[in-house]
Order: sequence, then structure tokens, then C-alpha cells
Amino acid sequence: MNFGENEQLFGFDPLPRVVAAEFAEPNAIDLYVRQADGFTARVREVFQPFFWCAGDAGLELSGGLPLDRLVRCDSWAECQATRSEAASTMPTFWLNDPVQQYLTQSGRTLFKGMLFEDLRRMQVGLQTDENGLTAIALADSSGWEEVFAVQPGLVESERAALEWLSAQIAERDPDVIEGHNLFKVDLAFLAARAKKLKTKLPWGRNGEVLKSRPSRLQIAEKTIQYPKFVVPGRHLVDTWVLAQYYDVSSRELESFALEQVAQHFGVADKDSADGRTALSIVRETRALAAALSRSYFIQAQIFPYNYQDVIIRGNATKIDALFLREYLRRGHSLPDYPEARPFEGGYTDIFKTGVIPNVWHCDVTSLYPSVILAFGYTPAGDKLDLFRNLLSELRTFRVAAKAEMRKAESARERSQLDALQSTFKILINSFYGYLGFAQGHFADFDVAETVTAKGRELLRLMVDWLGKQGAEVIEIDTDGIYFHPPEGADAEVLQKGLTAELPEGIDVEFDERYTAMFSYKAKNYALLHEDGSMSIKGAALKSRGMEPFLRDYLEQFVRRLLEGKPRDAGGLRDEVEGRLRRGEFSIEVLAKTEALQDSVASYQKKISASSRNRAAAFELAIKSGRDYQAGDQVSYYITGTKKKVVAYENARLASEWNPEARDENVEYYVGKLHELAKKFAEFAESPDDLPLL
DNA sequence: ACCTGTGGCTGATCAC
DNA sequence: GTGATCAGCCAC
Repeated sequence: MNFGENEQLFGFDPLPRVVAAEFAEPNAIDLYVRQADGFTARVREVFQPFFWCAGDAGLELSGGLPLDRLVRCDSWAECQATRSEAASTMPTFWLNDPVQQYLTQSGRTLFKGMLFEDLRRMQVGLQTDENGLTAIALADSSGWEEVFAVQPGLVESERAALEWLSAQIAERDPDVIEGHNLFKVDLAFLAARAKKLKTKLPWGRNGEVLKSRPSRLQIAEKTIQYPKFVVPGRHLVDTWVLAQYYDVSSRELESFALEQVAQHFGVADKDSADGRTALSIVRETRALAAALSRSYFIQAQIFPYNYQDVIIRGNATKIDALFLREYLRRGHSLPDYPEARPFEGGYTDIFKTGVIPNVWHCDVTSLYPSVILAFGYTPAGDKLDLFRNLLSELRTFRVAAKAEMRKAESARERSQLDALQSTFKILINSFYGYLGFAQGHFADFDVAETVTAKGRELLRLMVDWLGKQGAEVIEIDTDGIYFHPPEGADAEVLQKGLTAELPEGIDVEFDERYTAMFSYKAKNYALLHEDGSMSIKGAALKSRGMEPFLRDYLEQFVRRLLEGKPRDAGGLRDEVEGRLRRGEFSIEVLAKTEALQDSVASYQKKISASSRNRAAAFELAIKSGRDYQAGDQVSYYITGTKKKVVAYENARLASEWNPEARDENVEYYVGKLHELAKKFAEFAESPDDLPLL
């Protein structure tokens, strides 16, 4: 199947091998296009900025929706001015990114006709010690690697290193520059050094200098402040940011340091076992970027954004961009923004707690997308029926891509198709979220509510039916059910029976059976798989905000419960307490690590307005004098001798801990252990109890 | 300048 | 002590 031919998804202009698009004052866009000989040519295109409005200026759009005029201007500045003037008297809307405007209007997207392997990716790694920069390493996707050694603190040596770096970029001409912590650490550092040395970093495709401005990233519940660097003609990609996005759904990264993330993905550099080198940094960055950025490469073929921006834009925003492109192409007017309001979500419940042997799980396949398509739910403003068309095409595409993946003969083809199907999956799952997205032109909160209501209804029906068959339902959440099957049950029979109860287009999967389940609270449980491995779910059981020694305790405790050893579980508390009192734990496992959700400045403002309470992590950030920003992590431990202390007055940074003069508050940590053990005591047996004979 | 949604649990702090 | 509130993290 040739997926790229869907013009609503991939854009309607097939111009191939565009590797970047940049705005050129006052009314042009420079396209960087890869030629057959490998050279990247610059093609200048005239471009007319535009905005949507009501009223009677400009071009009339069909369909009778509120934003029914399109005004085109001769320059960006003029368009900006005209638009803000119009905005005082009528509804207007415009895209504040000239590249998005151009791509939306032209139907072009990046990377058409290219494979991920055709992208020229360069990796940068800095090595520093307490004296300053010691080496810069570079690598690229062709396998090339080189290291430039720097004499730390020596100005001329640093200057030579920066010049070498800029020269390599100019010579090797990458489309993408990758680094781990590229924005917040490496580029911030290089830009600061360049400023100090009164030199520029001319990394652009026409020698333009590297620039930055303060920006922020929204990654799930985290807001991360960072300097957004840009360089015309190239894309800057931070694998630390990619790892953050990855973890939103996987929630399995212990740390976001390159070393740990590389280990998680099985791409840790072999040579780095005897010490981290600049070279191991770039090798791991290269492998990590290859593992994490394929989906964004495909997204850049779909959405009207530069590659660098497709990474940091939210999914609902990107779906909105597809609507705008298609409505504009068809000359159709746009609806007003929806009326945003809170609405009820998924059905979550727990019916049974404790350890339950032999547990099955079933869920509805893609619940919300299936509900939307099976019942024909579409947002009110979508006169062109794009919402339904795109969603159903994407679902067909994904099935096809998965089938082709299974038939693929080369590893490269397989990974390409895998990236494709997983990109389709991400998009499919974002459509429901788009319905409840206040900034989506075609969002519809009534429909969002209708979708979740139908989801709740279907889940209730499933729970009731399974109950009638004699199953013991344990825990449910939105689209899935954990249950203890009736005596002698057959999964296939249950699956068929359940599907027959459900409306056409709603399918149920019975995906796994477990040796045992520990059901604790809603969204909090642990599963013992048939192969002996264990998975733990829920903030109460495995939160990263929990001190590691307590998390370890809980993990072992739960494992013992699942293995049917409640007495061993009960005995664990005293073992851990002994180790605490003997000082056997290092500070890393005692300390709490938290990500700051706010900048220090914003925290201080809230404190003086009494709109939030003091917190240890922030108080330490202030005391340290370092410039902490939202998203930064702080590890701290509690000092003192009394069990009950005010945390924010008795906290120290874990990095300041002195193993020669241990001052961690043992009573405090023993107290926390006891508190935790008490919460779970009802599920274990106390070792003091007399054995039952 | 940026933004997909709701539901749920826990610890820390603070007002009462 | 108790309950309310916020922040943080997590499930889906």
C-alpha cells in the first residue's frame, strides 16, 4: 500500500527531498532540497502570508462558518500588523510560524521520498571536568567519528575547538544536529563560551549564526523551561527531550542521564565500561536518536512543520494543523473555537483487594477510536467530515503497515514499517484527545463526553456479563478488566461470548493470564507473569517520588506476597530497619528525587502570595544559588535526629552528603518505613504471630 | 509562547 | 488530630 498518496494526511504536493524550510524576510521561504548528487540546494519560493477572519476583506471562503475570509499580504510584517488591527474588531486566526503557513498553503512537507537513513545526522558530545571543557566529540550517521582535545581553561585552545566544530558542521553539512541535553547543557555552554570569546557560531546552511530564545516544553504533567536554539537550514534534536517523551507512555526510565537511557535501549557503548569518553557520548547519542526519532521523521512527512518543531508540538495541535491545511485547500471556512468545559472521563473501579491467584485480563481494542467510528461520532464544525475520514484511513493504514511489516524481508524495511505503524497508532489515539482540546478549531466537548459515556457503558456491560458467567472481577480501568475466571473457563469461549454482547465494531481481546495479582487500590496493582517476572503499576506502589530504599522494600514485599509467602513479606520490615540502623544504605537510595514543576522564581512568587506551601526541593534549589528551572531534578535527604521533622527545614542536597560524617536522620527514615509497612500490613503476616498448626 | 483528555493515590504543609 | 489543599506521579 502506498500510504504517501493520501493527500489529507501527507499533504497534497509531492515535492520530494525537502530537508528544511526557512523563512526569508520579507516574503520568501527557502527550501533546502537534496539533489541526486547528494548536494543540498537552496530554492527560494515567494510566499504570501495570510490569516483567517470574519467580515468582508480578502477572499471569501465557502461553507458559512464564522471564519469565512482569508486575507493575504505581501510581507510577514504587514500581515502581522493587518491581522492585529483586524483582531480588534472581528474574530481572526493566524499561524504564528511562517514555515507552518507556507507548508500549510503549499501542501508540501519535509522528507518526502526519503528514508530515515537518508537523513544526515551529526552528533555532538562535550566532555568537561572541573577546569572546563576537555574535549568535543563529533560523529555522524555515515559512521564517521572524530574528537578534538581541549586544554581546559586555556582560552586559545577553546577558541580553536569552537572553530573546529563550526568548520566540521560547514564541511559535513548535516540536516540534523543531535545531542543529549543539547539545549539545556551543551548548546547553552557553547553559546556562553562563544560569547565570552567574542566569537560566533556560524552553523546555518548559509553561515547564519546559532540563536536562542527562552522557551518551554510541555511533556505530560511536566513543564520544562529551556533555551530553544535554532539554526537556519538544520534541525536541532535533543535526545534527552526524546527520552522524556518516550517515558510519558513507558514510565520505565530510572534516570534521563545518557548512560542510563542508553543502557535501557541496549545501545550502551562497549568501550565505555572503563570510563566515559567523549566518543562514547556521541556513539550512544547516535544510537539513541536512531531508536527514538524515527516516528518524528515520519511525522515530518505528514505535518506542516519543520522536523525540529514536529518533535516539540503536541499531538492535538498537529491534528489541528491537518484540519487547517485541508480546509484551506478546499476554500472552506473555519468554525469558532469550541466552548471548553470539564467532562467525565473513563470508568475506574476496584472490586477486590489482596492477592488473587490465576487472573486474566481482557480489554476493548482501541476503545475510543472504535467507539468514535462504530457510532459515527463526529465534531459539529467538521463539515468536510475530515475527522472521520482521517481516523478511519489511519486505522486501515495501521493494519496494512503491520501486515507489511510481518512480510518485510530486510531489517531496514521492517523498522521503517514499524515506525510507520507506531506513528499511525499515536495519531489514532490522539483523535479522542483532540475532541476535548480547547485550542482545536474542530474540537467538540459534547462529543468528547459522548465518547467517554459510551466507553463507560460498554465497560459496565462487560463487567456485568463476566460476573454472570461466574468470573470474579477484580479491577477495571477505562477499557480493560482484570478478573479471576470461573471454574473450567475457556478464554476463547468467553471472548466470543463477550464480543457477541457488544455492538458491531467493538472487539475484545483476551491478552494475558497471570499466575497471581496483588490488587491494592484503583490504578495500583502488581502482576506475577507466568514466566516469573513481575510488573507493578501505580503511583502508590512504584512512584519515582518515593525514596529508592522504600521502593525496593515495596517491590520485594509485593513479590513475596505474589509468591504466596506472606510471612516473608511481613518479616521484610525488620530486615530493612536493621540495615537502616547499621548505616548500610547509601545516600542515593535514601534520598528523594523530585522534578521541579515550576521555576524557582515562580515558586517564590507563589510563596509570597501564600498560594502554595513551602517544599524542601525548592528551598534547597534556592539555597544552592544555582539557576534551577522547571523540569530540573533535585535529590535531597532529611537530616536531624527526631522522627518528626519539618522536611523543608531539615533537608540537604544528596550531593552534599558526606559519607565520613553521616547526618541522615535514621529515625525519620525508620519512621517512613514503619508508616509504609503499616499500610500494607493487612496483606502480610507478622513474623511474631505463632505459626498456624 | 506554549498547550490532547480525565481519574486516582500519596506526602507535605497548613489552617482550624 | 483532622481535613483541605497543593504538588507530584502515575494509569489509561
